[in-house]
Amino acid sequence: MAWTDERVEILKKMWGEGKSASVIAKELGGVTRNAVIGKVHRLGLSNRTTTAPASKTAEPAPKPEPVKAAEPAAKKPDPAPKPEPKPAPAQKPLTTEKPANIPIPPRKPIITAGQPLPPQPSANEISAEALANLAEVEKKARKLNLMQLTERTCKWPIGDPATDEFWFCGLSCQPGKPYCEAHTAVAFQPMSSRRDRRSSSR
DNA sequence: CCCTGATTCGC
DNA sequence: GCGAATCAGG
Repeated sequence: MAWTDERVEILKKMWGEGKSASVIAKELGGVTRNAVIGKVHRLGLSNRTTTAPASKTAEPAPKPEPVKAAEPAAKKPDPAPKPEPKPAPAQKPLTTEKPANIPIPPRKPIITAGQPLPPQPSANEISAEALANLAEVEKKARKLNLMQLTERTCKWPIGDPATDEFWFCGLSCQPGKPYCEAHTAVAFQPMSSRRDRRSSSR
């Protein structure tokens, strides 16, 4: 893949939006995050980093980049419309307030996952063992919010999205699977209860 | 361990 | 110019 004008535009746009290199790489396709980062640097788009005080070899007097960028210091009327595909309907009227926890920031989540989320295991017919196991798994849940999910974290929702008591399992899952082992097991129930067991293999 | 960006260096 | 390998921080 070559860095066509279009692709560079996308890169600039997404990088400007704070998207991570890996996300951008996935969006563009055909390139790795390294390629993206490399290009970003070549373009001189070195942004503020999430994790890198730019030390490394320690340069006391590097290049005083005359970067003239409009920082968030200026007040923006924010005329930029954000066509958010997430209408986010009835949010949280919350009867109980929890000022010490805000799992759902007003920011736009940069989730890359496209997997459909399953319904909560409630009215489903799941084996007792599986349910018991689920309870255990939920105890071990990493309680990640939407933004913390990656392709290797279980995206099984836990709790009520309309309250603060909501998070995602977040345990590690196998590549290609949207959930951890336990949740994969209950997410993809074939259609069999435990009865009517045809002894096919003994 | 997972993630992140930064840098180097052979191509 | 490109990006894999490597580095370094969280």
